[in-house]
Amino acid sequence: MSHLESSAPGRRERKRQQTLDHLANTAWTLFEALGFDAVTMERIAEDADVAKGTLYKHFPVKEALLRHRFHRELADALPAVFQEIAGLPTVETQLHAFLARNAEWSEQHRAYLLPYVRFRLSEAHVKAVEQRSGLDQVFSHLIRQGQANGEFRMDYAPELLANYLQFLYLAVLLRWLLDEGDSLAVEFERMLNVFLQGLKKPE
Amino acid sequence: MSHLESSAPGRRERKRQQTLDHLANTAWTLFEALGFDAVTMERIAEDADVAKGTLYKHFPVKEALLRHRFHRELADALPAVFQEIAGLPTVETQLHAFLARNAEWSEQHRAYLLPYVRFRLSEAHVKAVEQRSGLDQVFSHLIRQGQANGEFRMDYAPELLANYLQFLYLAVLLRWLLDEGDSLAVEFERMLNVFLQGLKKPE
DNA sequence: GAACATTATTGTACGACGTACATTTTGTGC
DNA sequence: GCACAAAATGTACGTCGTACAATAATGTTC
Repeated sequence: MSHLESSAPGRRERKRQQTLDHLANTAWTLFEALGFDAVTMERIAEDADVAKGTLYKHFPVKEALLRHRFHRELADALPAVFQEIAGLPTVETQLHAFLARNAEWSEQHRAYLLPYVRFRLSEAHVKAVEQRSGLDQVFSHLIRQGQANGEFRMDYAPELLANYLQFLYLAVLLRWLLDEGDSLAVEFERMLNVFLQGLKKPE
Repeated sequence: MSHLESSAPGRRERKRQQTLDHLANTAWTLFEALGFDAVTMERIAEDADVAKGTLYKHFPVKEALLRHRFHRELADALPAVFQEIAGLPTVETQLHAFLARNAEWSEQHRAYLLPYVRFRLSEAHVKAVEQRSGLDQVFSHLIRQGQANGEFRMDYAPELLANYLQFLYLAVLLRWLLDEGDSLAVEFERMLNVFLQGLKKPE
């Protein structure tokens, strides 16, 4: 029994991942065809040809199927984005660039974001690292870098500041989803501006 | 038919308010006795001696019963709080004092805040003024005052800034509800500090 | 590789929760 | 008072998620 799960996934774990992907893909197809709300868990199970209980075991709620897909998308896209912003001179500009990319992505997934965001807020009680949103980790990383740089104030933990930024991000996103005023990218700029005025060291 | 509903409430509206209070009070008693989660809508209706459909008509979800009570509490407490903080010299200190008061209140209602906050986030799509949280309006008011004062930057609308502050408030509150680290008041101080460094004009 | 232990999947049946609707009661305007 | 509108009642129903016992698949030990 190896304690390094990554080195010995075993067939069971492989099949699990396979089933997860299969379920999420089946669900996604249905979402795109019928709209998120119109799709029922029973229908997903039926189309995926598994028992209802099996689907519920892997994905206790419909939104978890979205998470599975989005996390995979994020994991696939992140390296390229990081490479893209790595060349920028300051963490401030990196944050702006990152949010600009995020705005594009959000516009493409607009239809799913409202239920998804609510779901993520509802499961905030899960503190497990792998459950933390990708955003949280990206923000933590960049802010820590900015602190090491001397760009940002050092008197707060980067995790705390990242948490603040994440909720400011949510504020903007929800406003955009509901009111649909200016472009999301512009709203992110505004928010970052306000946040950074406090985050940046006074010179 | 008067178009001023406040001038001609009518018996119907009076009874409605009466029923609302009765339902919310009955529910509150049950919540305190059995815990929020353990109380069912059916039980509330039964104890209040109304049909299930009637309860659902006034309060589509259980959390709405909390909102009714909390809004009333807020409305009752606000005047005193405003009077208390009015004497403070700057809006910055007023914000600190207000959040300190809010921290006390939150600690007393801790058990209900998690479901309540989630509920409020879920109904964010309701843009009606009377639905906007009391906090939102308090923050707007204070920030507008701070802008008029010359304390705060003027390049953003107070409503937008209040929205940011509200989500930072939520960030702190949720962290406290889930992780239970330092005292809520301290966490509010920290958050306000970060927010104000950006909100305050550089001198 | 054979027997045992563990975990996952199936299918069904059940219970809780919210909704719909026809009926009755209550309030409003003439 | 009467006629109309609106709200409350109670029941019946449909949906959704869960529980459970039986079965299948995987992992482990010798």
